[in-house]
Amino acid sequence: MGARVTMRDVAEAVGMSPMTVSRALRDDDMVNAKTRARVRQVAQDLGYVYDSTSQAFRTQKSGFVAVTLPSVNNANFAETFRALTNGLSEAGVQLLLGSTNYRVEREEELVRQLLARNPEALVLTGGHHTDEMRKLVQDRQLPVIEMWDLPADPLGHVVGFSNARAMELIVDHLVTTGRRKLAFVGASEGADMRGVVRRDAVVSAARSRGLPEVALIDAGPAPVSMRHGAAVIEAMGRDVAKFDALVCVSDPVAFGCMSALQRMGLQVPDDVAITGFGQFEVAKVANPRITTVNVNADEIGQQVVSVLRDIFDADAPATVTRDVGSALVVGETT
Amino acid sequence: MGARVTMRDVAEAVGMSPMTVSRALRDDDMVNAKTRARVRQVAQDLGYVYDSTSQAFRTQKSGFVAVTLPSVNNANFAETFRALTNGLSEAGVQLLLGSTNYRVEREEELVRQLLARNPEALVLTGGHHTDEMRKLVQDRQLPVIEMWDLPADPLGHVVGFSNARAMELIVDHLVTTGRRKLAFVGASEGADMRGVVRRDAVVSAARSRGLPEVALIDAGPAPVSMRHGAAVIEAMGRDVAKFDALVCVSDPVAFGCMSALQRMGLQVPDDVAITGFGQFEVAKVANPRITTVNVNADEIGQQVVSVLRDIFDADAPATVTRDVGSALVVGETT
DNA sequence: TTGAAAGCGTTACCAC
DNA sequence: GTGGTAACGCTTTCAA
Repeated sequence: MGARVTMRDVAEAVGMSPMTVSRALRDDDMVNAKTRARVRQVAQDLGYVYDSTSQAFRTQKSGFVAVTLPSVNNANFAETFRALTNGLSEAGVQLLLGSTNYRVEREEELVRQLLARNPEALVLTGGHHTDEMRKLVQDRQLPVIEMWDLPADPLGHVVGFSNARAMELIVDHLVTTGRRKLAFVGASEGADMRGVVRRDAVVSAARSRGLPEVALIDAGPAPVSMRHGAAVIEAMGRDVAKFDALVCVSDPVAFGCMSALQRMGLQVPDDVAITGFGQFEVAKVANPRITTVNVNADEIGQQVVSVLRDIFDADAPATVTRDVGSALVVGETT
Repeated sequence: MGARVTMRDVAEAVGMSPMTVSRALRDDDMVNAKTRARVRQVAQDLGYVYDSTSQAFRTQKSGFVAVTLPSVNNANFAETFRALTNGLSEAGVQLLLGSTNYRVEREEELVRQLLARNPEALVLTGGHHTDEMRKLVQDRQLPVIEMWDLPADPLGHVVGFSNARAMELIVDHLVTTGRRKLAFVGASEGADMRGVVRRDAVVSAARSRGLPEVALIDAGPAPVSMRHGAAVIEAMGRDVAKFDALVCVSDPVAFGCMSALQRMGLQVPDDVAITGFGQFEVAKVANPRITTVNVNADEIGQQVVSVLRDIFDADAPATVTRDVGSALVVGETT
C-alpha cells in the first residue's frame, strides 16, 4: 500500500527528467530510441500506471463524450449506444452514459453531472429540454448533437428523423388498406415527447385524410412496453373490436396489444389491424409479423460517430442536420 | 465566451475566498447560511459548473465505478445496469460502462481502458476471464465484484446465482410434466459462457435423471435472440416434433422457437413443450406464456450497490458472496 | 466563520 | 535530445 508510482519515480530510477519520461511513454520521436526503451522497461518494472486523471486535468481534455438516453432498457436506444461505443472506442474516446427516464428535469440534472466531467461533446436523445439545460450547454463552447428527432430549434448538430412523417406513413398505409376507425395506443400525456409527437401526428394525419377522430388509448405513464399494451387491451375487453386498427407507439406495445386480442379470440388483422413503431426484433418474429416503421437505430449511431469525427478533426464545423429517414415495413398485421 | 468559470471567478464575484466558495457549494455547515445561499446564487448566475476532474485529481478519488456487460442490448443486463445507475447516482458515483460482446479477449482490452480512468471499483459480468485480465486486476488494490454467476474461483466479491441450478429446476419440471426427449437450443460453442454452463447443466441433469441424451440445436454464434431461435427451428422443419421439449438458453430464443413452431402449425405445448430463461417481458406476454426462470436482474443490481456501499464505507471488508437465487416460473408452454 | 498556502501528476512552453 | 518551470482547479491543512 505504498504511495503510487509516478513519472517522477520512474525519472529518478532512469536518471532523467520527468519530462523525458512523459515523452518516452508517449513514444515521442523527439526522444532517443534507446532512452524510450529503457524508460518503458523501468516503468514496467516499477509497476508504473499512467494516470489519465492527471492528464485530463492538465490538458483540459477528458477523452469523454457524454450521452443521454431516455432508457437503456429499450432495444433501439441500446442499439444506437452500441454503434456509438463501437465507433468511438477506436478513437480512444470513452462514453459517459446517463439515462433520463424520459424526464426533462432528470435530463437537466444529469447533464449537469456529466458536464462536470468535462466531456468533449454532448449527445442528447431528442429535442425537448428545460430552459436551464439549454443555457447550461449554450454557455459552453461544447459541441452538442441531438439525435432521434428533428428539433425545430436545435442546440447544435442533429441526427434523426421525423417522427411525425413516420406516423403519416402508417396512417396512409392503413387508409390504403381500407381502415378508417383508428385508435392510438401510447403513454399518458407528458414524459415521452417522441411518443407525444407520434400521437399528435396520427391524430392530425387522420383528420387531414378525412377519417373519424382518432381514439386515444392510455397505456399508463411512460415508458410503456409489452405488458402495458396487453393490460390496457385486456381491460377494454371485446369493445376494442369497434376499432379498425390499433396504431401503437412502439412495437413492444403493439405486440402486447396483439397478444391480448388473440387471447380474447379476436383475429389480427381480420378483426383489428395493428401497427407498431421502431422495427424491434419482436415485430419480425411475432406471429403474425407486425407492420412497423424502420428507424435505423444503428445508422443513427453511426452518423453521430461520423459527425463527432468531423467535429474532432476540424475544430468547429458548421452545424449539420442529418435526416436518416424512416421506412414503412409492411407485415401481416395490416 | 472565453475561459471557463472557476471557483475563483465565483469567489471574486461574491467577494470571498475560493475556499469559502468550495465549502459553500458543498453545503458545509461551517459556512454561514447566508453566505452559502449567496454563493449558490452567484454560481448559478455565472453559469458555474463544478469540475469533477479537478476534484478527482486533488482528492485522488475518481468517483467512477467501472462496469462490464456482455451486451447492453439485453433487457436483463440493461435492468441490472439501471439498478446500478439508480443506486449509485445518489452517492455521486458515475458508472463507466463497457460491453464485451460476449468475448473474454474483448473484456481484457476493455478493462485495460477502464482501469486507466482509476475507477474505485470494478463490476464484471460473469466469472470467466483471461489470465492476463486476472493479473491486471489483482495487481491493483481494486475492489472487484463479479455478478450474474457464482464463479468457482472468484476475483473478489460475488453477487449472482447458479446457472446450473436454475437449469436443473427446468429439467425437473419437464420430467415431472412427463417430458423425456429434450433438445437444448443455444449458441454455438464458445463465447457466451453462461450459455455454455446452462447447456452443460441441462445435459448432465438429464443424464442423472435417466433421460435420453439431450440433443443440441445450434442457433449460431452468440448472442442469439428471437430471430436465431426462429430461424433454426424453421430450418429443421417438422422434424422438430420428434422432441418432447425445447429447452432454450433464453426467453427471446424460446419465443423465436415457439413462433416458428406455430407457423408450421405445431401446437405448444401439446406437440412440443418450450422453456426459456431470464423472465424477459416477452415470456409473460407471449401467447402461450413461456415457462421460464426468474433471475432477479434488478436485485442483482441492488445487491451490487449494497456491496459497493459497504466497500466504500468500511475500507476493505472481507469478500462476500451473495446468492440471489432463481425460481421456476411455470407458464403455459409446458 | 473565513482565508492563505501548498500540492495532487501531468504536460505546454521555452531554454539549452 | 533533454530539462526546468509553471500551471491546470480543486481541497487539505493550518492559521487567524
